Amino acid sequence: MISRSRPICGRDSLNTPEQHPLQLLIRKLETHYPLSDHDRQAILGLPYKRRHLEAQSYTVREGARPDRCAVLISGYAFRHKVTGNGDRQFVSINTPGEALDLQNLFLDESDHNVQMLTRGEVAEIPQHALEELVLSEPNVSRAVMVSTLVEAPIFREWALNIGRRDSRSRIAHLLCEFAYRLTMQGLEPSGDFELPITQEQLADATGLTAVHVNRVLKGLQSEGLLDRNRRVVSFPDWHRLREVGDFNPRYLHAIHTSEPARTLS
Amino acid sequence: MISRSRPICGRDSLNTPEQHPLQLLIRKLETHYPLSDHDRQAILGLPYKRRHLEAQSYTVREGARPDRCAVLISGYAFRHKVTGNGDRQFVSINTPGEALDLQNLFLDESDHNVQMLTRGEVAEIPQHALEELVLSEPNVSRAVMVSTLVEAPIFREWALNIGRRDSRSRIAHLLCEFAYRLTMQGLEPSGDFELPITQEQLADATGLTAVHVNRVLKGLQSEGLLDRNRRVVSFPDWHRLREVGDFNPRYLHAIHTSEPARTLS
DNA sequence: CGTACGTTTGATCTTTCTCAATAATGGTGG
DNA sequence: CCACCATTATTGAGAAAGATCAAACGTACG
Repeated sequence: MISRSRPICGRDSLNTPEQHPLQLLIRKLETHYPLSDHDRQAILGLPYKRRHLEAQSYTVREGARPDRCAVLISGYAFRHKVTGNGDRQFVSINTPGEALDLQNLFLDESDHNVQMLTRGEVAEIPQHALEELVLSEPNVSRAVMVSTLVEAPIFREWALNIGRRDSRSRIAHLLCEFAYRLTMQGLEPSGDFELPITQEQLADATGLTAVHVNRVLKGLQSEGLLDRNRRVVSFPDWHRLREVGDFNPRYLHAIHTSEPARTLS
Repeated sequence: MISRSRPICGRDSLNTPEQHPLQLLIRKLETHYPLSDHDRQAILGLPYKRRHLEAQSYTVREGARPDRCAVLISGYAFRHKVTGNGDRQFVSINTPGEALDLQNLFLDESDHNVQMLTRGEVAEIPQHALEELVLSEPNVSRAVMVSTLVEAPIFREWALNIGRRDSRSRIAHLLCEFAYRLTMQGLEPSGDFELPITQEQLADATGLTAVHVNRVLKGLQSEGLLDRNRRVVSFPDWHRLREVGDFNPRYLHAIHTSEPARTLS
């Protein structure tokens, strides 16, 4: 019933057991806001509990009031909402290093669900520890605030994507975002990606049906914009895919470093 | 070319010239987070410049780096993004009292546009003044963060609305949100609303076309869910409209006060 | 090896879009 | 106050994108 095969996501070399799990969080924060050594140490000092999660398991449920904040260490998660008649819409996908419920540091009840896309691990940090850190370290506070805020532009871009692009652009855009974000965080530097997502989930992310997604995917492939081999994809013509997807990464608010996405662009 | 007729939005009784403009901001902040008298005074002490804006004028442009933060005093604004081929998608509508570019306190470049829906007024606060206030008043800081963060759920709900509801529900949902938010802030307590939006704009907000919006509106009207008289609408059967729109206000994160939306629900 | 899940394909149907024309409105200038 | 103009609303007919239904095919895991 539940997939138990090889580890998914995060090249082993980048995600070895001996690395401190919160290192990934630091890397993520730093894609949006610079941190000092001191800040990094403070973050590494946070208490946390490591936890394995199966695919489909929830980390946050609509209506819940979490008392801890999970940081994704390996695997992928997705945020979604469900309509009254059961249709589901993804509103973003989370990659390793991202905090899954930071907004609940400030808001009361969760207004959406977060669920594991694949199986993986999280580091659970007690909210009070996080709050204390944020109070005592203004720079970390700022970084946390920025990394929380920086998801809103993704929701906005998704609204645009779903509302105003046709199915081909829509899917291309999603692929671009996914690839770009992984590269931005230094994950998956090889140029091909294990797409951790079924076509049905891809449909839920784009507001389409699984059947249609399948046809569009085939179309992109026959156009030479996409190579698929099982769940591993690569983009033979990144430039054109980006055009088709009408993809402009500005909304991701990545800090401009000396090391731009190497394998892309 | 540009509308110059009577003032739009905000019953005069609620928005008299003699009222301090930032009072509206305070009211908005308090719908999400409690403020003390001290906090309120601190906010009222902010420097600001009052400014009239015509309909369609921009207050924030994608790519810009604003050095001031505009608070809407009267009239409505909308956030939107545009695709490469010119299609437009609204991602939220702002009502009086709301700050239009708080996120730029934390992020570099704006990733979307904010434009006036109607003509109206804003109070422009220099960013540095806002930053100082936020540094010296932790409770105000918290309130500002909450009110910034509280827009993200709206984007998520819109993504769901656009991606997974049919045109009828979609429009009903938008109407519900608009009515609910106004009521929540104590604006428009009379039960009917001046909808400050053309059908074309309604289309851009819902990911539909103007023609289709027109037909759906007629449908809702013939079902007895909507009364239209010019731009003034009322909802003869709020309960049913809410059902049709699959509207659950949880995502608006309104504080629970002793005064729930009086004229609604 | 079989079962459950995911993918692929075909045929048909529906919603929504497009194009185009007409009718109202509200604001403007005279 | 009235006539004119630009914008917005309304309507119809036809087209298209994407949904739905149903079936067959793969493949991974147990």
